[in-house]
Amino acid sequence: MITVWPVETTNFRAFGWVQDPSNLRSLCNVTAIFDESSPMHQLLVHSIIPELVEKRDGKDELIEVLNKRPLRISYNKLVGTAFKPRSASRCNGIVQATVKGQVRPFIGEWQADNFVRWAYAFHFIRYNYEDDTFEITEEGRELVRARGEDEELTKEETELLTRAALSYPPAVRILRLLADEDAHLTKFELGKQLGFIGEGGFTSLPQSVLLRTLAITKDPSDINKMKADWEGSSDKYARMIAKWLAKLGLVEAVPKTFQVPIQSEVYPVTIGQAYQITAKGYMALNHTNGKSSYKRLSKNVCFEMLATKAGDREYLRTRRAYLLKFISESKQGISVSQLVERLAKCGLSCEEGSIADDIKGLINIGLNITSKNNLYYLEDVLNDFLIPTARLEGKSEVETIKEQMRGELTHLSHEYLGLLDLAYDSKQNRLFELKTMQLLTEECGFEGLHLGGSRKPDGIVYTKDENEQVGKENYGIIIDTKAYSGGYSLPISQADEMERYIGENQTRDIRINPNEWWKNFGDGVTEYYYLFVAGHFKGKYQEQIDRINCNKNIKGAAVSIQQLLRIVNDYKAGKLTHEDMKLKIFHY
DNA sequence: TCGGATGAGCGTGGTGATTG
DNA sequence: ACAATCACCACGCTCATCCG
Repeated sequence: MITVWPVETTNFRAFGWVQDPSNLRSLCNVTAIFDESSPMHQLLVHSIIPELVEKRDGKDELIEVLNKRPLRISYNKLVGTAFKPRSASRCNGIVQATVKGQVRPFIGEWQADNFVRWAYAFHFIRYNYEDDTFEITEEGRELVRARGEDEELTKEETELLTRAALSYPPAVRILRLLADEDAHLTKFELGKQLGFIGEGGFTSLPQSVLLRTLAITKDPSDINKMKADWEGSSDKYARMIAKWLAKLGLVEAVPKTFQVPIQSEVYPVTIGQAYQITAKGYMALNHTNGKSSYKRLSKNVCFEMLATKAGDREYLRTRRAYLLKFISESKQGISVSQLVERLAKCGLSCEEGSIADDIKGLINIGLNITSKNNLYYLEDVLNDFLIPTARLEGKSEVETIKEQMRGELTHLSHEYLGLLDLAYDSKQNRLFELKTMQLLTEECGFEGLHLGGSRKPDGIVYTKDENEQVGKENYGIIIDTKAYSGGYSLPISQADEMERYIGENQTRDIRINPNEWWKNFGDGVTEYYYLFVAGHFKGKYQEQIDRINCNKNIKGAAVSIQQLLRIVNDYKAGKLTHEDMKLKIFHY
């Protein structure tokens, strides 16, 4: 039963997705905080907190809440706060004190937040909207009681943790993906199918582009860095969930090697974080699907997991929660148009395309939604959750643009709508580069590469063969992507940089740039262009473009991500050829 | 690599200053 | 004198890579 619940707060937290922790023993310990009879609780009250937390950081208050009955602990007391710089952090939260960190005897506030999320996602603790507190659930008490003498998990703990994992839809999602015949998937392959893909908070690196970048990178330390560091949030969620499942014996980590063809050579590239399901995993999955003689497990969903990042978070969460409510209540199935109608009655107007994408998203978070004759059915049993109704402001500009683009992108996967978020987030410039290159190479028939590294453009693409067949020249484009929050004005320094790349490509002298990035253009390419891609352009960008054109006798353009998406869509729809695109973009 | 660790963007709410 | 508004800033929340 999904209940609509009026609450005072307008400030909702992010629950349901867990980034950092993977130690199951620590999860048990965090749960034990909430059980006054547990050894962990006693230890916290009598030794850990008195020793670890200073008076000025709230030692007495933390002990006081632990001694209160009934035991309900507020988020603040559990998680504490961060210090600046973080290396000077002192312990000021109960969960911080409960887990040992890598460099300190306690963990940071962000890690503490994640442990709380984890315990909540597994339904070992419950959340009270009225006062922002948590308390233990019956499952939580069971888990605490199952504790054995030493650190190792007891059989009973493992069983309870497995049951909890199988009630957590994202974990089921990972298992389902791995349960396909012969599936052997990397964190990227899992990540791009997990959560509300293409939306802020659910980023995934395009593996195909990454593999090619890895293949052409020579320096081993660069390679290690890329392998260890380059991952999006969804990739990381997938990695962590797979890790939990591996520790529970449902999944096994097996590195996966790809043969990556570039021009005429093939390079082997291995991704270490890849997974396969085990026999035990298959059995567990049947358990959740209700196929076996076991009773089917019901799923824990919460309002907060339906969108995580700022922006239209509350709007999206509310829309998706209602969708889930309506589908779950329609045993005989419900159509998209009926859903639109029912949402409208709740004051949530939106297009049918958004509903279809939301349903895909709900499937991607691990819910078993099926469709037959254009009617949707929920095959899962959901545990109760609340839809807190507070402010219901309208959609923001970006969401409105996305909605409009959904209608326009008839031939292109809507996962690329995520580029609209990325284009305005400077923190994610690398993902914006990779994703843009993926758009051009995988969706738009160009050959090409993301280059990356210093003294190279962000990427290059070029045409091959196709143009020869119709008697046209092959052409190449030097690409520079710019993610800026308020639009991009193309400052002189950046224009100069592009001019330098154009010059390097014209002279092609190893003495001028020893990395010879231009070699990545194919052999038959005879004319060159350059392109800036950003969310949108502002200021005197056109003057800079004209200046480069004039200085280097070459044509270039600045194209917004919206325009680019439309162009790629038209290409896929067969309305534009590469030759048409060239004329449209560069000859205006 | 693993299992956190870190700096940062963004929003919010408090504070004192400024305005009507 | 006084309430309303504003500019500023510290702080909390939440990433998205980073890293010992």
